[in-house]
Amino acid sequence: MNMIDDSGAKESSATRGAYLTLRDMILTGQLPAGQKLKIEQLRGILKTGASPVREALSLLTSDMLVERIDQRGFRAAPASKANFDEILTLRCTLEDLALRQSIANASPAWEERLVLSHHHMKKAAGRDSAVFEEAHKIFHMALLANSGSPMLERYCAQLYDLNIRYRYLAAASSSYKSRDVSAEHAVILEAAVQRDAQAASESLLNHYRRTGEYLSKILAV
Amino acid sequence: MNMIDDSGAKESSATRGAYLTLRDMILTGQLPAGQKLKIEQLRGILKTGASPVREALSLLTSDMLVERIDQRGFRAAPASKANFDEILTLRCTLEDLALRQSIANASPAWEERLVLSHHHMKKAAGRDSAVFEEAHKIFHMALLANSGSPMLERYCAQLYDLNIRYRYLAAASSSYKSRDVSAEHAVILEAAVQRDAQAASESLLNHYRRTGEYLSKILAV
DNA sequence: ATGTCAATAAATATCGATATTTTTAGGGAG
DNA sequence: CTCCCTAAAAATATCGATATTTATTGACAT
Repeated sequence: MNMIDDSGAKESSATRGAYLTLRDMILTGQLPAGQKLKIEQLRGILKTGASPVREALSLLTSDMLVERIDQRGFRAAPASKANFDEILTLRCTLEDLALRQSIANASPAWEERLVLSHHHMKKAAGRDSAVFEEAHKIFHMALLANSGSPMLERYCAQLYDLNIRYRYLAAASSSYKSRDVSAEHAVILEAAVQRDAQAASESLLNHYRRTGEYLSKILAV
Repeated sequence: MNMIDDSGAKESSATRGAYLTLRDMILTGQLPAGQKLKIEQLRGILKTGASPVREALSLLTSDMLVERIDQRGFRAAPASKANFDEILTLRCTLEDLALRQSIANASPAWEERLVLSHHHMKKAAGRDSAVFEEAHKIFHMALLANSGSPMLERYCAQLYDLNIRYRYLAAASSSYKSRDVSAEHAVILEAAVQRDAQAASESLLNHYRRTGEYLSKILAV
């Protein structure tokens, strides 16, 4: 096999590649909310056939990042303040549930993964924003990863991603990260490790709501 | 336009048709949980090309009715008692939330739709099981339809469908409907119309949990 | 027997071309 | 000037064929 090393990850399939790229482009706003997503246009960007593109778009429908209008193609899911508020509310409800269950089932392995993911996130703090985003998500998902409820975790991950998009939307119009987010993370971690479900949930939800307020102001019409 | 009336619904697209058919086949157990779903095989059943089939399967992934294993095809989502319990728990949490919000936003239009859907369900009681199922779902979704939270409603609808599959699974091994489900529905409706959120939610959740217990016994290993 | 490896068979994933549908644009008629 | 209908253009949806990948089988060595 004399193939050039394909930069780390093996490109499992064209569909998967298209899925990941499109997802990233929507989350970061490169493909703006509400925009029509034409197959030919995307074919050009992704350099692949129509089938993988269509399939990737169909998959993104699951994540509520793409809307499919029968016989009329696809479009990036629209964004609105109402939608943002809805995501925040749902996130608070579901993550509260998942976090409490995770703590109830607490195990050394979970605790260790949690500490490690927090450590990695801290190390990634100064770095490239994309690297930090990745680590940030892993930390937050690690908090919930012990709930014993895969579907619940899936919903939380979905909502987390949807929220990212609004963060990028807000970042475009203002300087994010004025707050000491890092301290808030430490408090959440500590409470989780202490297995104090009430404190952990409170600090997690405040973490989200504070960011929520901030974004709300910017998104306000 | 001299086209033969295509039996009520216009077949919007091959993909949509495949989606609906496959969904029904999975929910009713014609395609058993865990079964490998081969493209060629489904092409035969659905009488369409590979692209619509693949796209329909990708869409069903959103609904957690199909699993996609990259480079290795699709399979009907597996069923298990743990999965059933998870669905029940999530349903209780989310429908409780949605119902309370619906009642909080109560409007005459919503109330009327609710009463009507209940009426239709009662009329469909003796009929073909598929007809009743349809009406039953419409009634339950009507309860939640005023929550003002489309995503929440979507999750509830998804979970509702996932639950149907277990009902069919149980029905195969025993006679369902020994209970007076109809009375329970009437109680829920009455509480909702009275805008008594607490009573409505309690009776709804009991309705689910009672069915849940029943199914649990049957599914128990 | 058992495990490994190569050859074959089967199934998935992808491409390129075509049919269908929707959108756009233009040209009278009222 | 506006509305409606038709023709052309654009985009979507679908098909059939092919390339890739995974699963299966059987021979051979341990």
